[in-house]
Amino acid sequence: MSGTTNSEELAPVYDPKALERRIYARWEERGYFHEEPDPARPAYVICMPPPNVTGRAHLGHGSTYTPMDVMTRYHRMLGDNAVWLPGLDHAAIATEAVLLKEMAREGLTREALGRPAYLERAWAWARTYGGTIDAQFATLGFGPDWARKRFTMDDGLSAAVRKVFVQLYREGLIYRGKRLVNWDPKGQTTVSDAEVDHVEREATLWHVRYPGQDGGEGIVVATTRPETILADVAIAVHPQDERYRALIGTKVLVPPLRERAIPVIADEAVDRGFGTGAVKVTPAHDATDYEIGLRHGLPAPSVIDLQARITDAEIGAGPYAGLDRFEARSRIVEDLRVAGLLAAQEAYRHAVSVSERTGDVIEPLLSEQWFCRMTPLAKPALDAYREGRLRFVPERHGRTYEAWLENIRDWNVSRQVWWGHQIPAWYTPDGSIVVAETEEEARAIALRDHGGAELVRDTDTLDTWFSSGIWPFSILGWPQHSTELACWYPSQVLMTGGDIIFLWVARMVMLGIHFMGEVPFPDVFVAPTVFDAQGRKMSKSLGNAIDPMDLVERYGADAFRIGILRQMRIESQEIRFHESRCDEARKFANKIWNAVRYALALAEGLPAPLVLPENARLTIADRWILTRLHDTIVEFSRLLDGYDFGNATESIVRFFWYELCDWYLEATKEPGNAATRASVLSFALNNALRLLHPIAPFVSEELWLALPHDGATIMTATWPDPLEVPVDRDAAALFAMVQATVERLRNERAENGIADRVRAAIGVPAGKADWRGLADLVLHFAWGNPAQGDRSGDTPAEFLAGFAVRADPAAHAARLHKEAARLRGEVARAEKNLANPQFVAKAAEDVVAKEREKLQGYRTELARAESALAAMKEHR
RNA sequence: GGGCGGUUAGCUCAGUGGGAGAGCGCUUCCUUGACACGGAAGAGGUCAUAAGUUCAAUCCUUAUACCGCCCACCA
Repeated sequence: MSGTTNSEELAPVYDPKALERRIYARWEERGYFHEEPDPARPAYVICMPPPNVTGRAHLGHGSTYTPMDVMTRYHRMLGDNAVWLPGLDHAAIATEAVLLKEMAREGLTREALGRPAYLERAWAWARTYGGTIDAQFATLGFGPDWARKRFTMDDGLSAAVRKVFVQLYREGLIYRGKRLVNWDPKGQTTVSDAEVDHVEREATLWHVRYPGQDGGEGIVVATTRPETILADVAIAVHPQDERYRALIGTKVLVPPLRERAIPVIADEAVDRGFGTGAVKVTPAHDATDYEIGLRHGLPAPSVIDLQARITDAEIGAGPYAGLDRFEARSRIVEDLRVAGLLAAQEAYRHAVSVSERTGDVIEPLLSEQWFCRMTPLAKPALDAYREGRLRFVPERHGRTYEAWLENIRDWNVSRQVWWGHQIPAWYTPDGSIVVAETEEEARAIALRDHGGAELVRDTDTLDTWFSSGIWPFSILGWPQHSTELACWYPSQVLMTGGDIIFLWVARMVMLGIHFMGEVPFPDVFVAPTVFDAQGRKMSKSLGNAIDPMDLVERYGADAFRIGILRQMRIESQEIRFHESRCDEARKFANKIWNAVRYALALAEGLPAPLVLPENARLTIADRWILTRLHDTIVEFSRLLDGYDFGNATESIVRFFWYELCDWYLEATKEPGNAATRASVLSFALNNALRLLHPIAPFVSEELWLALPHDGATIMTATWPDPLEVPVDRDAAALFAMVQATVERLRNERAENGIADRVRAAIGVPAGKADWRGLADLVLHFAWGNPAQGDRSGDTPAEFLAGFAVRADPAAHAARLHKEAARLRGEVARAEKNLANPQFVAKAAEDVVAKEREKLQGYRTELARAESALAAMKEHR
């Protein structure tokens, strides 16, 4: 634990590649990521959103997973029982798509292979590719407790899924029924409402005439889906629509076949203003129509099958049977035209339902499926939000969460894919349903209730989001009463992208409250979506996708992390990702690398870690940087607590680079500051590196170990405590004055083109010996022939104001004129304000006082500038 | 159709009811005991537009325009 200084010298140039791999291996080897539940300490738990088994690291992980790593590392250093729980999702539809494609190349189908062989193959595939993303995460420096990694299809998690299903079924919250569902023909499965995208597309609105059965004109309806005409069971008009009142109750013939007659009915759901004001009713293929059908007791024949082809299995489809839905559409339109039944057609832009996963156009179909009743589950989830037990950052996501839950509909949970949790439901020969956690239990129930143990299992699997919905407790061993479950449920925050608030977050809240009695996390942090620099979505097809692994290769993981964190704005819904930010971050790492090299090379050597000289010996510069360190610790911690990663990163970079390096480190080169510099510099660097560690874990570790330090790794070093950093506001203000003076002198020097480096001695007024340090500091920073000035004054400010650069008089005068003009403007503004009785009467007292002070200051400065100008004239 | 966010320097974005900021880019200068992957100085903005509230508006309110996100069963 002694202050061992690394004897090896750091290389002059920071090379992340060499050190990141080595450091990560050591962390893992020594088990630093691992944590055991400890009720004695505050828990800090983050459940990692399990990436898909098919997944690869992408920039989205940068904005959602980096913050999780940051927060876990931060809280570990705070001394919390901090753990980041990793996992992997079986991603049913995505994985099955990959597998089927792979099998197709071998001429294989799922059915030909059979379920057991297929699942074996799927497992083998999952085992082979499931670890890829973990290695990528490690490359990014992510440190979850790998030993606790869970897969949604693990035995334990699968048992939990079955238990949840069975319990919900027995509580009447899961049921089986024939409903209109979203059928994805390409994926050959149903998908939930939340997995359907609405995409605006150009389409055609056809006006189709349905001739009257009595030989009359009949009625014209507008439709975008002529192929479903075949399954029409009625024409609906608004009950108050005068145009059609006479037709209500009559019958019209379904074109183009004209083999069936259907009634004209009245329903309030019809919008008189749209199209012709008459709508065809096709209950089996449209949600609105389904509702109308229910209200009027209409039949609901299907005319489209699971392959999205026209079928005559339930109703006559004439020559169209067997055609693909889109082919049937054009054929029917053509036949209508020929028959003179196409009254009109117009271009029409509308939203088409598309499967989020496969992109295929969703076919609403009537189908026997499993559903989860949502209203009873949504109520407590809404209450949790409204009562503040669940909070969103940024808050606006809470309002969309609320709106979604208020209008939630039952969740179709069964899928027709094979890769997933097979629904624990069995059917007796007479069709009775038996739901049980195991087959044995199911047989026992069947024997008891149905007089026989002959059972056939439901072939469907559960929606992937069903198993991830119970993730926060299933991974902790539920339903077993584990120590992990006791200590680590609920977790502290869920961090994710906005795209899965409904799919995942809301369901975790509902199921977490239902099964565990409390919300799974009090905070939900929603990261912005990452776009390219032009604001376009990153996609392979656009060719604008950036592989984070490439960025790590070029800039290092730390630079990637800093680069993306720095672009995160808490209220922003997007990040326009600029790779240049990673390059800057690499330069930043190089900068602090060299700052540490400088410290290590100090002739006097560095003392034991975190030991400061006695207070009286501290210089102005020391006091300033320590005060700034104190403030940075407070600010940085506060920003992290508020998930404001952009500003947090900004603040630590600013401190490190623009204050510690540009000013303090330079100040230590001034001889008057040499006595205390080693310990103060070591102290400041040590603290700043610890602040930096959560966001740039590798370089902070390497440099911290190179400096005097306590402990084996920065990962478990304590978080900087502002109370241990001495603060001296007066000294800090004095140093700020020195900075302002230096900046003024540098400006004068640059504008006068003075490049020579004459270091002048400067006198200090009698009795002001303690100003010697200020003068020396100014000279050190701004040496460039400072000679003029009165070198007097009663205050440091006046003394410093006397510094000037010996310059070309004309240039100096021009500068003074410019300065005087600016000051006159400020004086006028302040005077006008103060002369306004309304201002003095109504503005806050401190504002008025401050305004007077400012005015005073401006007047003093102006007077000085004017007298300087006058002096110049006299001089001539 | 409903809801929400954004509009500040060439670019990406902070910020505040009272003296417009950062980084990058640009111009100029500088190898000074860590760093040229560096240091210094500078130019550049009527804070989208209009009205209102206020002693005072880039900031609060309303409207408009443009950009974007989410939700939605008008066929």
